[in-house]
Amino acid sequence: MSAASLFLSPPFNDLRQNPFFIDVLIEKRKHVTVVKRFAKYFNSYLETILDTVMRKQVTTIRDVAKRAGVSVSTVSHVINGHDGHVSAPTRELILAAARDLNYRPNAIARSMVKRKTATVGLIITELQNALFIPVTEGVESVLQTEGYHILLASAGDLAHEINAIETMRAQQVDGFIIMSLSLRLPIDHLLHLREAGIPFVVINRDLGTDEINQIQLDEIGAGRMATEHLLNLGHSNIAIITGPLSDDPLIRRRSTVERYQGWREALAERGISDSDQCVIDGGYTFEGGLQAGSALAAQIKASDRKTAPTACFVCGDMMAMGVLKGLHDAGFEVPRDVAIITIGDPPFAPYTIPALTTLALPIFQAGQIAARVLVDSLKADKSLAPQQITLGPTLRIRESCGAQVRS
Amino acid sequence: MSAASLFLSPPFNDLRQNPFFIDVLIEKRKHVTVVKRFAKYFNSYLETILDTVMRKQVTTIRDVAKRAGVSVSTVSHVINGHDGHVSAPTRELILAAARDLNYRPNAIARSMVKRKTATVGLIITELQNALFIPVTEGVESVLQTEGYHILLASAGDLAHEINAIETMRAQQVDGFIIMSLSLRLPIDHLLHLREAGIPFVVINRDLGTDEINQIQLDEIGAGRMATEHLLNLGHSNIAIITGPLSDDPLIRRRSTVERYQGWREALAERGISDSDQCVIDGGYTFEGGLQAGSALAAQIKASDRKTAPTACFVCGDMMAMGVLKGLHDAGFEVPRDVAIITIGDPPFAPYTIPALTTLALPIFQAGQIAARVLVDSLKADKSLAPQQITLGPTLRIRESCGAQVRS
DNA sequence: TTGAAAGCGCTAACAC
DNA sequence: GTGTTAGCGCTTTCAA
Repeated sequence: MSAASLFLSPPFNDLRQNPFFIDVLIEKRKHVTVVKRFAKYFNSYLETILDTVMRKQVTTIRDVAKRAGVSVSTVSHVINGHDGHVSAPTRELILAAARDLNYRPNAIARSMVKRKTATVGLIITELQNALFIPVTEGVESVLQTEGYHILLASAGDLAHEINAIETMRAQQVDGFIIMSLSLRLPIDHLLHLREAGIPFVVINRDLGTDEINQIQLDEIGAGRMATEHLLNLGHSNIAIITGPLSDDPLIRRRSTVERYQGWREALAERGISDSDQCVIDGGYTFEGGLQAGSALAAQIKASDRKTAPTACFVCGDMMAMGVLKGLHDAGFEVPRDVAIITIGDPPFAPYTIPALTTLALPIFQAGQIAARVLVDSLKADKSLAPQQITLGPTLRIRESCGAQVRS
Repeated sequence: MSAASLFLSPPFNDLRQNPFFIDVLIEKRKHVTVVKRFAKYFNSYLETILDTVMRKQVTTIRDVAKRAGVSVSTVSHVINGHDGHVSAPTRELILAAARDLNYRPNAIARSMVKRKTATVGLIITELQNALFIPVTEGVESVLQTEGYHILLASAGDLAHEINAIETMRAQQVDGFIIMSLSLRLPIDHLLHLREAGIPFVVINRDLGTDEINQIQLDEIGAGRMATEHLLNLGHSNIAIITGPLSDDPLIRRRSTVERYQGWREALAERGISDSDQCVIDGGYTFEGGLQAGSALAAQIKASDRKTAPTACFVCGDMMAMGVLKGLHDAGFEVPRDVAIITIGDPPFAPYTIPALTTLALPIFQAGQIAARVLVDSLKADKSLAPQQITLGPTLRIRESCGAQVRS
């Protein structure tokens, strides 16, 4: 019998490549031949030989069973804490064996059987997005305590998102948390997920349906509150610096549109026409904010006393920081010359000059809640009714709005 | 026993109409025990059985094989692109069948056989750490193109880190990228990993060994360069605002110690005694920086003209922003009264007032390189020699250091 | 209380 | 070129 005639099943594929293999085989050939003929009597011997050859480094449940002198099913029971199935002494025996062998149950083998992986896919549009960190922290904090793992992917556009979802489905994730483009985009792929019975929750996207778990931030409300704060301070000419206002749904963000809308609503409520106000596109970036700040300064200079903006609602915190600098560089002083308020409450907000008054959005909580909702439907065996949760902002008054304006 | 002889309770009446039902039953019947079990425990197991029948919505390789009229191995070959094994018509047939059935190969079943999961564990100390986003982006960008998935965990301390590694090993990750505490801490668990032959790379931690893949940032060099920039501008009284200087290795960060050291070295090289300089602990936070800024202002006021610091090296960018504000609030003007330089180059650096001059650390690249190194050892079948890579800083001159000082 | 064995979905060696 | 089948490590059912 030659090595070539030996049937080698997949795990032993590369045995042939191992020079050691031939040696051992020749040496052990007698046994192998015997095994061929009387396989049923010599199974365990064969296994030992192959074990030796392969220097099997990972210990399996079988190794533990063997060492403890029990069956694998018994080991499985104690590993999984199925108490009452196993006597105390046996359990101890098994635990000791497992410890001795440094046994580490193979989670993916378990997943295979249970058809559950205890991992959830977390899909993010842009890693740089300010929302990302707090949301991820929130998600992580609850998933970790619930024993779920996080498979992370960033997906910059719809195609990537679809692809990430596909890949993760292949990886058999139990569910998804999708925090992505705040845009109105096709959601067929999400609907497919739903059809397939895979739970998921979407954070901060305009879906146009209530058939899907969604955690929303109250952007309109935030826009209103920001504007109202300014109005209450006595301002009546309130400029706005928005994000990209393009009609292209791929560029325009939901938060831009809705914060803008909140501003108009608040103005309208006080009978102020928004068309008289100064509207500047700040592109949602630091740099765009800087430009917008200069533009605002120019605008103020060009206006007469009556119509010049005395306050400005900046739709995003990064922009706001740029605005502060643009205004400063143009020789304006905030809040003396213009009051500034913005939405979002990044860690740096208290440390700008002047410190930014903001509407903080509870994004850490959004992450936690998303994870909570997901875990709930993961643990329920029925599919739950879709949750629609909207989180409101909190006003954090600092320096950039100054005090009451004397009218 | 035929399907037709089964008693089906009302809700399941119409199951008979479902041809799929019959198929499954016949298939299961293959095993005598199943049939017996079925007969004996019919009522109690009905639900389970029906579950199996009805929930069979996921198509497996077997379904595809059946539909294409070929064997599973043939399907496997075409799925895995083992061309040359299969004739073109057969391939088309199979591809069509897969498409029709919306077949999605089960990656974890594949992992099971191949003993490779194509996922790597990414372990982060603190999600809020400024390094986290760029590093993760870097890591993500290369892992994604290499076809690896990311399992994410944050681990705030050593115990959590060990735990995360254990859990991920159970999940059979192929390797690790560990970006954590910049501290000198026990590394037994990392050594164990190494023994187990699991590739991993550590970013920005002081390991005290070169047996491990490490991506380092040249913190000492950054500290020197920052200080030298100030010296070159004509300053000779250069204060430093450090991170926590505690002796406790759990609190003291590597970057603090080394940036501090760089400052001393640069000073020493010009024959300037560092003990004459002003050293303030800024705690590595925005808030600490704010306090430190006030303290620095007080210090300057209290000093005479000769010894008063005219410049300050702030060890971290978040602190630097706080310092700017602290100084501003105390009526100081940067850079006229004090020049400020810092390390790290966060997105907000150009937008502080004044814009921060910084030494940018290539952390995005660090992430990419880490992933690159990991992927290399993942793809090599031999264990590679450990890589020790150190990345240097780049000076980004903005406003906070002003111009040459007239001596 | 314990053990035997089927099988989760897939790969790949070998047979034909 | 295509089919058969063992086995990856585990859980779970049923029998003993």
